[in-house]
Amino acid sequence: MIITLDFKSETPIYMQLRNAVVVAIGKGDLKDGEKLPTIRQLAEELGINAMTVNKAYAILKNEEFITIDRRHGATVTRPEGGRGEYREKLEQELTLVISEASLKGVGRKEFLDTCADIFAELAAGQRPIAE
Amino acid sequence: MIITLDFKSETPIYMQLRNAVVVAIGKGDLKDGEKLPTIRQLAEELGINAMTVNKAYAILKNEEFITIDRRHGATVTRPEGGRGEYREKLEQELTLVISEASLKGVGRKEFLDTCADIFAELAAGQRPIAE
DNA sequence: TATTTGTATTATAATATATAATACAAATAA
DNA sequence: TTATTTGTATTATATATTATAATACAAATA
Repeated sequence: MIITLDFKSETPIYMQLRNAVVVAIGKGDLKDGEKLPTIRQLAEELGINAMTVNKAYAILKNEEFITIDRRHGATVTRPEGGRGEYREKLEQELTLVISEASLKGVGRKEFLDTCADIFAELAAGQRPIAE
Repeated sequence: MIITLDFKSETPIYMQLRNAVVVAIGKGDLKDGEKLPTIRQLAEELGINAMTVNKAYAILKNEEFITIDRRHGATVTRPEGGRGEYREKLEQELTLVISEASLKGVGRKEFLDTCADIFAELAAGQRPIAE
């Protein structure tokens, strides 16, 4: 798993790691059922403390993006519940992002096209690549 | 200006305030050229420290969402530059949001429709209301 | 039995956040 | 002029967050 951390960022490391895993699943770099590295392995690989990785894993587990079994480590899963709460959070988040975008000169069409492009990019990663 | 803060939130107060102003401009509750309350006024109104308001204003000023003139206070403005850097930031942000949405079961069509709805809602606030 | 796992605890340090009390020059109003 | 208000800056203090470090433990595995 290729994860790059920005130690100068104001985003905490554990949150960067959590975000990177979510995007990796979204992009298909991590498939459903696939195992993630153990906490200690990933900590060593990234050069950070194990408890920082643990915090990221705990969040992902709570969000149902992964399940954690002792000895088997963490496994990618499809979240089941909590769609209603998520929709509310999503709309608030999008209202902020779209307000910013509008003011920065990114109009409706450009924004929607960008979203569509990203969806296409993510969908491409979910399919096996034709060879 | 009606701003509600959540003191239990993990989002810092100064960032909540910054976000609220951006959304208020996006929604048209704050028009271009309109004056914001003075730092001390807003601090008292919200029951928070003046330096916390100052920090939010400083960020908004740096992002060109407002200009600050001594004595005239803060004024809403249209940001001019920095579109290229912003686009890059936007795409990273959207990749994360869309990854999350996909995994949470919010598909392409639902997502794009939601965005379109929010754009429509914001655009409505930019027009004078027919009476 | 020995090792590895996730998890938990405790301690420490650095940074971020928020408040408080001032102070200052510039602009405004009296 | 004088007095007030403005944004801005500084200093101090307290709390919370973040990250690391060193352990420890039960459960699972080899």
